[in-house]
Amino acid sequence: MNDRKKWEPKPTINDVARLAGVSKKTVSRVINRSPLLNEGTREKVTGVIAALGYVPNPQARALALRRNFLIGLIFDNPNAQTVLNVQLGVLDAIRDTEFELVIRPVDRHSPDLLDGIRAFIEMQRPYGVIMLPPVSENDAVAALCRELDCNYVRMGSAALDAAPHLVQSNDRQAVDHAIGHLAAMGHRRIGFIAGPEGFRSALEREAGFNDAVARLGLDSGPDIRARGNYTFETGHVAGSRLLDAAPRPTAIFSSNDEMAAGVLHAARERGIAVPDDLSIIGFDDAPIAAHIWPPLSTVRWPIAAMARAAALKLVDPADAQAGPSLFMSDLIERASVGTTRG
Amino acid sequence: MNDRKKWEPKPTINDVARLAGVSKKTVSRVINRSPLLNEGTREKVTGVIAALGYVPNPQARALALRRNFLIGLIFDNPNAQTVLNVQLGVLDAIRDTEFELVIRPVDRHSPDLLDGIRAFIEMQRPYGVIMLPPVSENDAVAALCRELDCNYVRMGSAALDAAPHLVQSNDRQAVDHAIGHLAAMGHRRIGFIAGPEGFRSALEREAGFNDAVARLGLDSGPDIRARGNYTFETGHVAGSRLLDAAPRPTAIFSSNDEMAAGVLHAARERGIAVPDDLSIIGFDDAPIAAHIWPPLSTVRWPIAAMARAAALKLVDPADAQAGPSLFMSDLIERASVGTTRG
DNA sequence: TTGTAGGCGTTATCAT
DNA sequence: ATGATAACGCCTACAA
Repeated sequence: MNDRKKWEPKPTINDVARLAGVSKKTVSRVINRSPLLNEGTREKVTGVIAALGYVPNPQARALALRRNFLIGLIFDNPNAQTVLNVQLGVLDAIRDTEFELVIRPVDRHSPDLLDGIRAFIEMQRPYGVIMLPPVSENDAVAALCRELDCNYVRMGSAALDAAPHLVQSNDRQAVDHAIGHLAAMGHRRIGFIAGPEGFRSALEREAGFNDAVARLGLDSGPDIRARGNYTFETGHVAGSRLLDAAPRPTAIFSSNDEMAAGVLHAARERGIAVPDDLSIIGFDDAPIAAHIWPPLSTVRWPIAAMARAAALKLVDPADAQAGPSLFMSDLIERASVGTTRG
Repeated sequence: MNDRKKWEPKPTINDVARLAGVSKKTVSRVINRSPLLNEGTREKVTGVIAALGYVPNPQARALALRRNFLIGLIFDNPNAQTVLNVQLGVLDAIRDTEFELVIRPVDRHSPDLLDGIRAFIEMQRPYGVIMLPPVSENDAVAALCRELDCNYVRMGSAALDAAPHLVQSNDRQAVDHAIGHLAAMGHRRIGFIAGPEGFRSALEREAGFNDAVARLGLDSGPDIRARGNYTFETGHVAGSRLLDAAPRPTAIFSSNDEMAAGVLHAARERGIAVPDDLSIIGFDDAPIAAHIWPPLSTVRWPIAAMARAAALKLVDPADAQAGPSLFMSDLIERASVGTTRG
């Protein structure tokens, strides 16, 4: 495919123009798919490009266009698997294109969050940025992108933005459905571990729980509610509190899998058998869900597919206009859920 | 810090030159820290740069230098936490510089692995690339980097390359020490789960086990050896095999934490108590190690620090000459190891 | 120590 | 539909 030897310089647009007997600008038009081009000319140029193995130089394009072919991924999500899945999803969408993915972890609590993002965008002039929750829920960041004239897509679990800037999952409905599943197994007293305040996903998942409780007339009250921050440790603490209450819930829904693993940990410490004495459902379908014992029933969050869609929205203008992108989460049934007994 | 309004164009080197009353070239010399510069001139220019908030345009620099300010991270490691830790380590090293991190997952078994990397380097002309194991162990990729005149650093668990191109951990010695710890707790029959063939890290860790067995005269033979590919599932299978042997090992060392979690799973299925009836040690100190029950003793692999060092080697020429970078792994003691009984 | 002229490889403007 | 010329913002070679 590439039989040049070391350091023979790569062909430039000038070489193509000369060999094709046209001007640089015409070659440029071919590269950029200009509509006003004689078909014969186009084919001739295309042929020379192929023969030479010519590839336009992204740096030069970036300078002339004042816009880089970089997709920035802005995230502050603490979950490694989520972040990696998103990266792979984005890369899948831009495979074999001139685009590259650059990584920008941020701290959404830092006072210079906005300054950092501004510096990045002004300096690198990325083609666009994709934002992961929870930082994607920050409207100030989106406003900054608009101010800087930088294209962006936000991933989230609610209607955060207009359709061209949004890829959304339906967490609320998915949790409602999961709780319904527990109720169908006979559970009436179902504990709920919310995610951290300030996470929209946490809010949506809690809303789904509330919907189900109201709809099905399940037990309610402060004893069945706790909150964590999506980490194993906080899940452990929250689970301990719920399990030490009397009467104890027969099932617990955790707003993510890491915390659910913490609940399992708490149950084991107390000699509570899962699923015999306690059913648990998590959220995300992270790898840990399948790896703990017993394997955890969970709501699959199609984050990689969402990321792929977000990248396509950024890169393909037609795709951006194609309307809202809503991704459905579904329940994965494993071994951590059983019927109530007693 | 930045009080310009929307779309006032950013200052260029020309603006700086004009206001400072010098030529572009002089400004350029200031930017690039040229030694032959009158101190007064330098200060004057620096002052104007600060006053204007001037930042050199990376795209223009890339075009002129024929080299981008991108660090490529080439990896095919399946472990999300490892990959993310490496990313954060690299980003920590290049924070507040003009460098950016771009992500290149690859498939080391793909026939066009080299073509893909060649295309990336020729097209993007990154400042340098960092390679994670196991793809870092592929000498053909390193040779390609040299051929393309692209700086690179390999991360690995053995002396894969010359010092300027290598950041190394001492897996062999660390495993030897961990096995020694088990022996000190009275274990004589210690099972070993190797990593996948073709991983240098797997080879090194196995060598460390062999060293310890020979040194301490521990039990040996095929019944105490199994192999997995660093995933939970293969750890489960390998652990099952070891635990079904007679006599059964009183301790198992797994070449990574994921597989160790699989061993724990296998033990639980058989009613074997950990650590009472079986001690387990893993490798990596991945988050899962602290999250499973009982918390897993493991060898910490300082991968983020290694990544940081790799990035510094790439970015700072002085650092690259500073000699070999060897990182020590140490044993983290948690609750999965106990003394033998019976 | 500093400046001038020209080039890096592409796209934009405005002709023709 | 195509081309000449001038950007884009910086750096290198050479000159002063």
